[in-house]
Amino acid sequence: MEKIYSPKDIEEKWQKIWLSEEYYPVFKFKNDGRPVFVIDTPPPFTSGELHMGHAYWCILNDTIARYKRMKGFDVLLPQGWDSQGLPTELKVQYKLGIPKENRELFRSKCIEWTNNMIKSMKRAMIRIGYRPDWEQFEYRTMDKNYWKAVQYTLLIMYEKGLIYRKKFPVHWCSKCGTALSQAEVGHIQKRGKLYYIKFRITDNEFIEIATTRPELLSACVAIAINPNDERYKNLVGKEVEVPIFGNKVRVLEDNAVDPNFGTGIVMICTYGDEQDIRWQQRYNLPIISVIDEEGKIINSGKYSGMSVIEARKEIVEDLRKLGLITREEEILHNILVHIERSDCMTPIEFIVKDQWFIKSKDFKEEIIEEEEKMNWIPKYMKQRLLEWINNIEWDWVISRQRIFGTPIPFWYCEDCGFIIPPKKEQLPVDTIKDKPPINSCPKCGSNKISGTSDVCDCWVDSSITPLIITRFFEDKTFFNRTYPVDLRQQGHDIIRTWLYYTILRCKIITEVGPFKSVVINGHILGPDGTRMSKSKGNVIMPEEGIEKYGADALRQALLSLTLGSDFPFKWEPVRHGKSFLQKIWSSVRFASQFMINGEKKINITQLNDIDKWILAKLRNTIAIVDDAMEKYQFHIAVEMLKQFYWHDFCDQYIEAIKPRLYSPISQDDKDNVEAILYKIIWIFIRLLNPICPHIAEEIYHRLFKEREGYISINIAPYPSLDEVPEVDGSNGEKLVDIIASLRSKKVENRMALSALVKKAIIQESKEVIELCKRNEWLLKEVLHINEIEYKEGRREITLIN
RNA sequence: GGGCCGAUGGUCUAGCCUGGUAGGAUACCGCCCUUACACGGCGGGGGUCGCCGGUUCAAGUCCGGCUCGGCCCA
Repeated sequence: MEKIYSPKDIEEKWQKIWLSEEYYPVFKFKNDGRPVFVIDTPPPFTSGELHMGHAYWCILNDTIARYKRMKGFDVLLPQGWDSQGLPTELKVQYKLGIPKENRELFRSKCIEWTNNMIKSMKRAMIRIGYRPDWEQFEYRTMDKNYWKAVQYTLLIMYEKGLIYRKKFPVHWCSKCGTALSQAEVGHIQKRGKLYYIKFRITDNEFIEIATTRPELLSACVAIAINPNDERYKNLVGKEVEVPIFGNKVRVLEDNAVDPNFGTGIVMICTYGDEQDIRWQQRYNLPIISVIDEEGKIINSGKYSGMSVIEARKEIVEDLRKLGLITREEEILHNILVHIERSDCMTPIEFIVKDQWFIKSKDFKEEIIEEEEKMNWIPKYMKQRLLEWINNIEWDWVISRQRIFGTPIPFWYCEDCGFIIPPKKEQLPVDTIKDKPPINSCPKCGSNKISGTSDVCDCWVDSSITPLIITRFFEDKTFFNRTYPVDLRQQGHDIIRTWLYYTILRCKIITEVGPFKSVVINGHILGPDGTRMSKSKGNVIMPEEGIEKYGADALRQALLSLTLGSDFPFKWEPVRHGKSFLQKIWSSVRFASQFMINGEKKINITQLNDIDKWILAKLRNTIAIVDDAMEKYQFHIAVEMLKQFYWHDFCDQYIEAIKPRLYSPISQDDKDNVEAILYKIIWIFIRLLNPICPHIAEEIYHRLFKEREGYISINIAPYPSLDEVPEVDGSNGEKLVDIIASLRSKKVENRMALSALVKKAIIQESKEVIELCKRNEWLLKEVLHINEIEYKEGRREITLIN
């Protein structure tokens, strides 16, 4: 064996072999009757880059899968790609310069782009040792058969009366010309002006409202105050006149009004922000649209046609002339902008459009029931879903005004709004070019049937992954064997989206919740403790370190984190992980010269105190590591393995047996030591395999395969307690303690550990002295001592040169 | 504004559920290239466990309040 362990060469070799046809059965979901273990893995968005967060969950899933395989389960580890979304459209539109007008060309370019992104992400996934069942269970949400599945679930929901269409405000980016989901918008702090504007009650009575958006004056549909605000009690129910435009609006009271902001009186416009939407719905207020898709003012007299900014300037100027502005204040406020996966940063407007909905509000009780049934790891994460479900205010808007997405599979009657579904056999459909199954509306007889160019929100695609991987749509027998899936693994940031929507969809469609357990992992933050982002320049990509330290080192480091908590990423623990790999390698290199042809069976009657000690430790290690793995407490498993192997086995045991190997007392004793070495290393690399599969596989093939016979360590059984004799290690523990004290004493006396000691005086209890006498040969050999003298009393050690 | 998490030697963190002399990693310092490994070994210094109060014989751990940081949501 080479002196230096080179992770790069060895890891890349195994990654290639694991993907070969010969090794495929090791990782294949065979459906051969063994107990199954199914993991629903996150389909990452196909950005083309595999960041540390992706790497983290790949490692988690891969580790769980390798562990469960060794435990005898038929493991189904799928991997999908969330491939349809705005960022791709923007890339194709601007980087490739493909116009959106030609939908077919645009889509095909998006697909081409996405396939390239998948290629590079997949390469990076493989490079961290991730080995899902690509052959049978790789899926892409842009594939036609995936479309078919998504559309079929919508058809089922339509048949249950859960799909409807109505006008609704959407987050709109006027620069990108598209609707956005909530996930794509965010607040940023910006300087702005707060204007205090007078509204007339009677000829000489006015109230003052404060607003940052005077350009929405023409869309003002009500005025609101806080019910506990004594100043304005008398206003409730009165009508006031909107300046310039002259329409009369009511005064409402609502708890959401902040009495301390501005004057404590707020104007409700359709729509300035999300709160306006809430108020409009709650009080059934009229809707006045004043901004169009290009960000221009409409329905506002002479201001129509101006941009938002121009209109604001003009209206403020006109209000000033009328003497209706009493104050202007500089403030810092949060404004909603297009922020996610793009550098657009354009302020969001709310634009009213026909949208498609799923009636999701009706299912609160059922989702809560499912959430209670699931095993949450860690437990407290449950709270986040519960909180979200209880706060849901409106139904799920599933339509997006985009191109690269799964088409909404319904037609509608232009005259009465009746929804016309496709026939199941027609799927997948694109209603903008495919013909509806009927020519006239069954409700009103109109023949104006229209398709829709709208596509589905990407969460509509990704919230059926448990149904895709269990083949709900194709194979009922397979489905019944694999659903509900055993485990969903995901980050805590998408509990409210991916997890919630998936439980909702799967529960409605199959009437059974999709998950038995859910493992929630935290975020990997930048080294400065804040979220990694390109603009902050604190992004760390996994490849940088894998080249240097190895995937096994990265896996160790990430698995030593507490599941669920966020962590600043640092390379130090990874470097430390590499040192452990080198330690393992060197120790195996040492052991290999002895155990390669040596005895395999331990003779229990010939064990000395130190042997018993290490075997007892080994037994304990198996129990703790197995239990930790079972409970997804990987940090405990990593810690325990390191403690046992590095400090107990290498530092103490190997040092203690060297004399018995180099100058044996008897052949039997040497055989026995070799058998113990074999046992410990063989068990250890199997315990290690789920965490560091490359080095484990390499050592297995070099030293164990010939005798153990498995094609890969991944199909060897996970170590069990029966493999290690149950012996009392307590005497050995005391002996190890004495050896450590003798070593310390040598160091204290500034002696090299290899230096000869003429005489050692050990003062100890009678019992320990007996133990030392029994093992005197060992003490002398390990510490290079000529003569040992004993005294009864409190522990004290003296060395004489 | 709400929810959740965190606050322990210079830095990172375990311990908290089930109170009883605060453990590890890293960095630093010292000694040592011991017939596997300097990508190593042995040892050392360094902490009033965020703040205030309560329960208790005893609180890092339980209870209440506060401050600061992070993530998510509004």
